[in-house]
Amino acid sequence: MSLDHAILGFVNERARSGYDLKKAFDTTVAHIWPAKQSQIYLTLARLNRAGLVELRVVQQDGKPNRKVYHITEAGLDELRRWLACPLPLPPVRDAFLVQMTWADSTEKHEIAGLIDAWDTAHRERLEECRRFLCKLERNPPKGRWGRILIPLIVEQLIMIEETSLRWAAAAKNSVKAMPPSEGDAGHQAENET
Amino acid sequence: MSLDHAILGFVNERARSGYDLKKAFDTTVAHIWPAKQSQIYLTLARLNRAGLVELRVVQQDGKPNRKVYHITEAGLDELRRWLACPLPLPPVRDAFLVQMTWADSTEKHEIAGLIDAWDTAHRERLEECRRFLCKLERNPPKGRWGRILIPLIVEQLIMIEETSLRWAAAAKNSVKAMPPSEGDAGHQAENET
DNA sequence: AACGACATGTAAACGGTTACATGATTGC
DNA sequence: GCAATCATGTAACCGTTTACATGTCGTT
Repeated sequence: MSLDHAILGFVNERARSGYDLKKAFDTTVAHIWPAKQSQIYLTLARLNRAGLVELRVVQQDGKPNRKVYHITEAGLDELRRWLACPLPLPPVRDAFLVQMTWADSTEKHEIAGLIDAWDTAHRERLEECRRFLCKLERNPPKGRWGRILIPLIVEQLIMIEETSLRWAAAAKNSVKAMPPSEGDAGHQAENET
Repeated sequence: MSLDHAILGFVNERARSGYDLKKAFDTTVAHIWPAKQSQIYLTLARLNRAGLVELRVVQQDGKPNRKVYHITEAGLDELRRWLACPLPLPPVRDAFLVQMTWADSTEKHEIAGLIDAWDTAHRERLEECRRFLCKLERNPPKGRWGRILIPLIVEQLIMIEETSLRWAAAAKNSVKAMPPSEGDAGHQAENET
């Protein structure tokens, strides 16, 4: 239940509403733990029932009232406890690799197409990460550890995206070196006269 | 719904029972798409209702009867259709990186501990992948594409694990270079006199 | 008049995990 | 006697996604 702890971390930084949290997620940890608005509200309600956060309603005029959540003693304890224990690695579950596994049921040009699409998707993700790293450099996170670890996290994402792109290049070559499938006539031609 | 298509791929290779499929998953695609026994049976029943697979019951004596599933025309069409269309990248969702994000709520030795544990977990995963690659070399997958793409898939996993280990080494150094947290006395000593 | 920002939620569905249930045969 | 292999399933739960619902204010 990491969403719980991601939220506890945010409300520990400072008291926030569900709306604030959604924005905080989208602008910071969306790369490593995306969260939908609905799930944030649901989780906030559950954390409140569990006594890990408390809320006070802030009246506003012209705007809807805000429910501002702050962390409790119990919540901080729970956050610290969680922060101290190593978690199992998340399982790899990548449909693209499943598609590669069953490539014998398709044709060469379609395999090449899948790899191309995968490559451009990762290229876009890499650019996103690089943009985010620049943003971090322009206004660095506060906190002794945050200032060094948060950029490090993004660098990990970048390293992995770069690895994915290197792999895609190798895979493209391997596919290009293979003779075309039977049903493939007219598709493999694009690059040769 | 990639489990559906992973299963369609397997029953397209050859007719299999739920029990066979579980073994096939565990010995081949478990690295890229793990599946529990219960979910395989559930999915098989659904694929059957949808007309993508059919079954015949194979009587056995001394052993429980087998329900052997084979792919239908519609199933093969669906598999081929799926194999032709690029899928969105799976979202990254790594609790360890969330822990790094909130490192300011812990102490130095605990951060170091988390990174160490993460490092050894990835080291084990890397070894697993390498063992699997050796197994593939000793008896290579059949199929024009399988023979080259399945080892390539495992090489991707290996490359990414190696990248993770390089990152862990860098992260350990960054953490070591930082002064200890207040509550940290007596923990940071292990390596210096 | 339409759209985006502000702000809160609910309901249904989906994919996956955990745990339970049964029962014969084979090998240590 | 106990565990593993063979073989099938169900039920409850959990985290996530998608879609729906409401309403004001300020800007274009």
